[in-house]
Amino acid sequence: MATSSSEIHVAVDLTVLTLRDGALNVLLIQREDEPHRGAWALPGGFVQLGEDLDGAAYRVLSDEASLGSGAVHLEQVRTFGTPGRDPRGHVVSVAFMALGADLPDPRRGEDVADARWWSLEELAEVKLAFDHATVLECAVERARSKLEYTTLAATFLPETFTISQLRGVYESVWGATLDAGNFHRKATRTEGFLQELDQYAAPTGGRPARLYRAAGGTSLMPPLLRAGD
Amino acid sequence: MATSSSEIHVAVDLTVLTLRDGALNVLLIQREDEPHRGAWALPGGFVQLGEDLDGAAYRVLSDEASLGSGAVHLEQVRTFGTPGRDPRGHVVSVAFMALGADLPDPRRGEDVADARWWSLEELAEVKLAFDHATVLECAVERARSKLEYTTLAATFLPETFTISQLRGVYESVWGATLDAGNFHRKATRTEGFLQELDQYAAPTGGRPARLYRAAGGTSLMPPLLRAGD
DNA sequence: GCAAAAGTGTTTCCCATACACCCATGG
DNA sequence: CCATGGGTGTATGGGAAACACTTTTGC
Repeated sequence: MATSSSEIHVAVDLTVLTLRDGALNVLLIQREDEPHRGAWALPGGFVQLGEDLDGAAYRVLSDEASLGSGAVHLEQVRTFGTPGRDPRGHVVSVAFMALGADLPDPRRGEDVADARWWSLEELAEVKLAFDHATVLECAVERARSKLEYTTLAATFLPETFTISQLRGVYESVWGATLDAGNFHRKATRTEGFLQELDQYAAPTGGRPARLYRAAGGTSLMPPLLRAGD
Repeated sequence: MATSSSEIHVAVDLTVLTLRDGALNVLLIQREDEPHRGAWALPGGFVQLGEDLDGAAYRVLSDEASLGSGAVHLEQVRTFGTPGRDPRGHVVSVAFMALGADLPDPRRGEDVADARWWSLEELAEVKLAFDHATVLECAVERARSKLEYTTLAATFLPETFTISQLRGVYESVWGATLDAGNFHRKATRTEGFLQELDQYAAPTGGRPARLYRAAGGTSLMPPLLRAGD
């Protein structure tokens, strides 16, 4: 691995987000090696020669977090390259966010002392390695704002889901409460967002909810704006 | 400069945009060296060891385009790193967009055969070097969409400007026509967008227009949405 | 029947649009 | 006086917010 050298190194860092118990959770790994040994950090690693950036991100996801590329939405967020952000030398890191539906507890991967999910509140008390606090904040904000004008919310849910579950995603990610009736109308009327199925979810104490699947669309027009922002 | 090597190299590429004669223009340089010698390309260059990404972008702006950092808004767009995008080896390039007010004709910079502004229409007929067509498209789309929800439009204008000029920016960048009256209301009522001055522009055949200056705000709430999109 | 969740109807209000109209200048 | 662009007023319509109400299940 790179020690302080005369070359710039390229890395990827991943902010893996999922919903657990109605709260946004992020996957952190505990570093086994220096620098920042023992500290919690975003999963990441160096890009190999000839490797695609997305490819490197998927590899890290698999190696360090034991997550397959199956149901994960991967997207570039920003690139961080301030000299000094990594004590080993000049490391330029491409930050990704990865969103997935109810992702499993990670198994410990390579060069990783421990790995687990953290809710964003718990995270307030932890000091992350490198500049990962900034990277994470940037990714979370990107995820929050992308829910407004894209159909990304569905990536936090299983293949088929109810409108309530979808509303739950927005409420969890934005930390707000939305009117169930209005949300239902808006979600179902928005072209290209949802595909109605002829199936119903098992009732949870009330009338069974119709199931939907994500339709092909990616952009939400008109957007679902967060209130008082 | 880097020949095919066993290391990944990091570069920046700049999409410099300005308005000229009511049309969005982009700055291209004609390459003096291989690869793609003679082809038109976005200004760009390798990041030096210990150099900040923004710093590298400003350096390229100054070296290749003879543009100072004065009235230019610089912002990261995306990072391109597919192996093979540069025949010299594995080059990861951080794409920036730079927006400026009525930027001057560039003087030829280092390692540059020629440099000039191109309107986006002219550009349709040119084949750009590397993957710069993709990079440029990505930056232009980012600029277009950022006008909707940020106060970025003012960076295309001088220090003080009239509402009509501001409307002109939107019309040029979006290629649409906006209602003058409604635009005036919306722009002046939006909190944090404009600061009203007690000065008036020289009349251009009608009532003199009041001058405004960009206020501190960065985000536009509510956004100025492009129509039928 | 009652509670709970799903889904629809209804009212109200805001805001974007369209466009008429007045204002201030040069010729 | 007219032409031109700046700026305001006003009627209209569509959609968001608030909330009442109906539907469909389990207990």
